[in-house]
Amino acid sequence: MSVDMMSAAKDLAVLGSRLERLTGEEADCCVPLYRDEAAKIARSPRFRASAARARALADERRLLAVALLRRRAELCACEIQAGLGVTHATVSHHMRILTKAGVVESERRGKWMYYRLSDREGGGLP
Amino acid sequence: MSVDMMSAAKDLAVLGSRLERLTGEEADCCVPLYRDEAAKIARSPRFRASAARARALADERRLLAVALLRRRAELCACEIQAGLGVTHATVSHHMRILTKAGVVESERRGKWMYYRLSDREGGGLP
DNA sequence: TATACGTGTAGATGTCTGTCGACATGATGA
DNA sequence: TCATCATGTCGACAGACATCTACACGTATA
Repeated sequence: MSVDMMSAAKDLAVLGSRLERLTGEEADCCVPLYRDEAAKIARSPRFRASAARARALADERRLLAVALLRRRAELCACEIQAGLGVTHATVSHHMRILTKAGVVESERRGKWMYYRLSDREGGGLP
Repeated sequence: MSVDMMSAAKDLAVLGSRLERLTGEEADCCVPLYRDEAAKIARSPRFRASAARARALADERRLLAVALLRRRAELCACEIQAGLGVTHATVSHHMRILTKAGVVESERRGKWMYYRLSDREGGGLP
């Protein structure tokens, strides 16, 4: 067992006794209770989808693109580029992330690529 | 005028003519239309608050902490530490971000620091 | 009051990601 | 078919951020 693992095991034991004092329970270790519950949540598909969506909306420019789409229903890539003030490469990068997260949908018409909010993007943000 | 600025001005002009062809309008440049609209949105307090909240929820561990708080109503720092499986320093760091974004509230009782969801955190995530 | 304890803070570090320039791709039109 | 155009993709780089260790600060308890 490495030094790191010994240190981690010790930390875990300390945390366990702390939680025992807090809850007043005599359980061998309360840590697994919280850890397992958290792990179960983290594995759920719904949580994973929420995490992906939250990560996609974390960037201010992507959030701005979504806000613009809420007002216009449909925008082509160059219009979004004009709004965000970045290169088309960056626009493509951001819209790809939003698309993969299920926030927006895209459709190609001729040379132009149009983006709109996904159906289930009803509420939430300005 | 630097090379970069000349390049940027040229890009802007290209984008403007592109948008003219798209919209069929004869405006000197359509770019300011989208840019100004986007800038107006980006300045609004509501957008800024949404951006801060989105950024706070972007990290998977913070989202997990929020999910745990939705089930327990109130958790102390060490319980969150057990759930997330990180050091207490990292927990403190994350909870500070969530607090500043208005997602959670904190209250100190003796040695223990308790966290709960902010009042207006009714819906949204699992 | 001295010690143990729970938590916040500061600095260092490794990883992630937003951004750009350059090139590739698919569509339109002469 | 070749040129032009709108957009996607790739590689590189700088800045942001998550995480840790070490230390500081308040609180409770002997």
